[in-house]
Amino acid sequence: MSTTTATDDLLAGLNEPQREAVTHGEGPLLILAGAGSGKTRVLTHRIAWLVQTGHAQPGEILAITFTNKAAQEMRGRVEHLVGRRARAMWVMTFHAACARMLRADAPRLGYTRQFTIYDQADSRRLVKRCLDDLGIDPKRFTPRAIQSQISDAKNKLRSAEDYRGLVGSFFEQTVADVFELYEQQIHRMNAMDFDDLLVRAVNVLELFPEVRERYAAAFRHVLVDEYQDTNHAQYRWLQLIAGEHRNLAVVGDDDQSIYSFRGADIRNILDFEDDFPEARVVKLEQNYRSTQTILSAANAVVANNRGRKTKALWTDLGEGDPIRIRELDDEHAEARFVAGEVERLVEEGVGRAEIAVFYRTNAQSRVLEDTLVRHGVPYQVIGGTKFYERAEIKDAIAYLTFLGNPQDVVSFTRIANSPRRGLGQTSLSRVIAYANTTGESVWDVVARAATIPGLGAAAVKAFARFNSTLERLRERAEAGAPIGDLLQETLDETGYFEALEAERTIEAQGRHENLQELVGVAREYDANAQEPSLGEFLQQIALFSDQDGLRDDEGLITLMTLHNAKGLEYPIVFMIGCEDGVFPHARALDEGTLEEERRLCYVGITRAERELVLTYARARALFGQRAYGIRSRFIDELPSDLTDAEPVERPGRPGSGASTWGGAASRTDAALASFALGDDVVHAAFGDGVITAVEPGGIVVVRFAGDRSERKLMAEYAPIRKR
DNA sequence: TATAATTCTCTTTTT
DNA sequence: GAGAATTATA
Repeated sequence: MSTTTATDDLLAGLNEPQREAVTHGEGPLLILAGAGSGKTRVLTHRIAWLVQTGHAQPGEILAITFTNKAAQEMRGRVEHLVGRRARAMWVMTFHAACARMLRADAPRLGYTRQFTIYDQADSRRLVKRCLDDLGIDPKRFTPRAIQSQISDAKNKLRSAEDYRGLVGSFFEQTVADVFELYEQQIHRMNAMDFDDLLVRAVNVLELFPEVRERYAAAFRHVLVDEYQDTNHAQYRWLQLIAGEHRNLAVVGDDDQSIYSFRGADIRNILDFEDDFPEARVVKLEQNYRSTQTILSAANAVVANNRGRKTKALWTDLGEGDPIRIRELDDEHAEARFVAGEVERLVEEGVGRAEIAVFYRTNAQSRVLEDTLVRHGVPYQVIGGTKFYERAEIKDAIAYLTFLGNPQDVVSFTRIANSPRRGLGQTSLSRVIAYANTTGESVWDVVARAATIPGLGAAAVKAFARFNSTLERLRERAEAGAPIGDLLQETLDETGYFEALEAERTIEAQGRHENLQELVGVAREYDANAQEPSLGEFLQQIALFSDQDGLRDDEGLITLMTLHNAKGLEYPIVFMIGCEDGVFPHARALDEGTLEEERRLCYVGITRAERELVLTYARARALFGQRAYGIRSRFIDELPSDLTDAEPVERPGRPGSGASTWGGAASRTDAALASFALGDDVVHAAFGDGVITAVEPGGIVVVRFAGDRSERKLMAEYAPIRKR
């Protein structure tokens, strides 16, 4: 058997706990895997082991990851171990797996198989429309806030009805109204948002026992990566599939839980042993990635969090270099420092692909990019304005989507006047309102625009042309034209390309290139897909994420947010913007979610293999104008013997200058004692203010001069200091 | 009624 | 310093 690996070989080179996890037979398994402890290796080898030893047929394996990239990598590695049998396995993300289930079973819930997947922006537009329809002032209640409430509810598997039952405030009352209308509309449009993919999949499994039994029987072994990031809906979905046979193996690290804002519930991993009392628990603590210095630093920082499953990473790779900490004047100096260091390293023979720069927010990349361009340092950015979020790409996709789903109002409003055809807000509203009252699809209504009351002659004519173009395209789509061709024709015949060419600007040219790129993506799909279909193509695109675009390019350094860095590793890592208010983020400080920020810091530190450099700026352009910050508390949590920083007293923070393990322990008292009524203070994000009250529990009330707002802050955590 | 210009606002992280 | 929303203009 040349294409497969013998069982003995599967276990060679594994340490004891790794081996234990790989060879665990039937029943639940919890693998607590510290950063860099070889969890992917364990997962892939376990899959191979299950197959080689006859515990499972390849088709009985369901392996879940969070990103497509992780899924691809896992599939590749499994294929390497077991050969082409890997193709029968479901190795994909939660969302992709749910979407695939729903393509088959969504008709049971009143959707067609062609349902559209709305991304966050699409969904927000719909929320906005619902707000308008209900006559709610979008300034009083922002679509964004309402959307996040709805998403939150969905992640907890709460329906609009459930939500209404729990309403407490006027705001929640409003959300309940919008939620109800939103659900009604999105279903009518035959569309699902990201959260719906999970919710509806759970609905199908709960409502139709025969479907549940089918999937439970089909997937006799379920494996889940990054289990600490699962939300309640995902949890429930797993229970429905694996609750009976209990062959559920999860891998996770509670210290790397950084997605609670997206509904991830850290309790899912902390309570796994309560859900499955018979679970075998394996801890992987040996790290194969980083130097001991880097690991000790990571351990020390995260030790400040409470309620963890204790674990301590260790390595036999040796001490390594101290962590470097640099203070710079402002963000420009910071960027120049990074660029200079990269140049120096490259001169020393380090490959650019070995270097990564992490930051807290995407906005921080711009200054850095400017500087790198000026220094001639080639780079790639992961995240930021994503390819699939560019307006022209979304337009093109909306055209294709509308061809397949004539009820999709969001896509329709996107494309109706793009390129310009003289169809403005008023005409569109009229058509949509008409479709709403008659209950027909927008497509059908547009097809007989002449009969719609109140529509001007020019608009009727424009709609007629629009409609005949789309009809032609739909015929070709239904005849099974290759998607690449279909897209190219769409962009030609709708006049999209023409309009771009007429602009004669650099930007338009760039947009044209982006669209050609998309056509290329479609052609590639046509060539590679087993059974190409428009629906599957659109689904793939909808669930595509940033990390998927990551390249192992020899000549580029990589820039990304700390969140995007999870799961990756680089020999040399820079973490920039380590200032209170930036990282940890001001909002996290306000909302008391400091522990998650700290885990984010832990994730960042543990990405580094050899060298770690942390930088912070004394001042930076934040919020329009220049703001003065203070060094991140996370830097102060690093034991000083692991860094090259001279022990500097932190201004206004007695006793925390050179903190060590548990250095924050006495901070509450010290911080509180240092603030009194009437003190003038400076906040890293809000600027100057005065203390108007000191409340029990370490809370101070500060009135800020800048926006005259009054805010309650945790004295212990807020980035404030006395003037 | 559609588009251009201007004012205003808000800034986390993302499948 | 960018994006959206509102207002002014054609």
